[in-house]
Amino acid sequence: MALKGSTGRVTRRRVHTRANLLDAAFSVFAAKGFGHVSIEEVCEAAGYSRGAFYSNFSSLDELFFALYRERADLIAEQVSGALALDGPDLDVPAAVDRVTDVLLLDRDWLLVKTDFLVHAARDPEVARSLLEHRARLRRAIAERLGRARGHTALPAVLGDTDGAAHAVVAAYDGVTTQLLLDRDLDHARGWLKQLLTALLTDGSGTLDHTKN
Amino acid sequence: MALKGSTGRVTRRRVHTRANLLDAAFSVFAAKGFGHVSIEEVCEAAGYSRGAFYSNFSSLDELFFALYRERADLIAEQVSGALALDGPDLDVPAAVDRVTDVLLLDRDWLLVKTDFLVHAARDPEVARSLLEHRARLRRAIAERLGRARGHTALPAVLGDTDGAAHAVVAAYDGVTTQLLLDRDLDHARGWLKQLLTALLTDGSGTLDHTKN
DNA sequence: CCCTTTCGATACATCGGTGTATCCAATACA
DNA sequence: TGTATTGGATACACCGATGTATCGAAAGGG
Repeated sequence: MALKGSTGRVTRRRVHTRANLLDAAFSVFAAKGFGHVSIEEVCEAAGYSRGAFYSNFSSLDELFFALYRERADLIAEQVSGALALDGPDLDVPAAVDRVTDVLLLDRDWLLVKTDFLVHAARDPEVARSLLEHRARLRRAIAERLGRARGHTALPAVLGDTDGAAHAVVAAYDGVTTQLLLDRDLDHARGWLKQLLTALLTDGSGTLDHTKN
Repeated sequence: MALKGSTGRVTRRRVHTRANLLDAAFSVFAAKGFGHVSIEEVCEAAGYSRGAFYSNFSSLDELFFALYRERADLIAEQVSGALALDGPDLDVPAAVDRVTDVLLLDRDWLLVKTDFLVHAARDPEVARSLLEHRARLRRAIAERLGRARGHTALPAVLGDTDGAAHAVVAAYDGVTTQLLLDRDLDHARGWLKQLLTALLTDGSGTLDHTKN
């Protein structure tokens, strides 16, 4: 029973161990999956005792949530960065390349992310939070896609930029699923690229799917 | 320690309780998620004691696998059926309607399915099995789509029918993810329909995405 | 209808994880 | 540098779940 009372006099070792716990937890969660992980395992992996844990978190769920939030924000930042790289106008194919590279980088992250999805699917509160996060990302994409209209016209089938953003996210989720199973990162990346370019530019480039 | 020795003299009560255990397990898994479920919970839900469990399965994993396989085969059958409904030729829009109805019916199934995905993602053996299952489904779709060529020409961007089948599965996976979070079945179904028709017919129909 | 085999319930020993309470050490601030 | 305060380790009591061994009951075969 602690968790840094409202009046925090000190902190420095604390943030350090908290970070260590989060890092260790990430590895452990990725390896075993949330739900097959005990507090003790996390502590052991981090080199702390359970006392340290309870001093920083009140439950595994809390830690899991914090962990997800941290990493998700980081990724979102990277994506936004990749989207903003060219000037005021957007070069769609180039942006697709950059975003794709960022998105599919880390298998461990995909595992944790999916664990979190499945967790959120059963907890409306968490689901809300995750939905908002996804909505923010979609808005960023849509806003960015808006600046490309005129140059590279979006195919009409997708509706407005918001519809396109929706489709982009769906494509990403779909590719993620396959990647989790076949572990073929290069293939997934290539495929996502083609899928996105196919969705966002008007019909050029053929899909390669030679796998499984 | 039993599990029906190689020489099975009898069975009838057995199949019954086994089925009951599987059914109960389905509910429990859907509600809590594999990994947060104990053997006892399953037994209690089914109205049996742990003795019955160990007489039919040797571990929770085994039961989970059996459960998944059972339901997945059932769904695959339904999909195949929906695809085969019209004559030798395929009416794409109609087929999309039917398949969409079948696929997104049961939220509980989506939950269990995703749990299984996440489980498979960490176990190469299970992953192989799941990949094969997906490949079979894709082949059925591709084969069926082949019979539509000429009538409704597939957009070139998707490549051959196999590429199209890949895209169909990805779209389904993507929509599933969103549905798990927002629980809006009607919306998901409509969206999947539009997404699929957009993918499989040459540009008509606009995407509606007014949600979250 | 009896008798053999199988199924499933009960009882038991055990283990691993949880949460709390207590204590020592490290650290900020004067 | 001294000291008040916080952070984390250790020890403890407590389940809850696991797996096994044993036993009674049900069901199929003759």
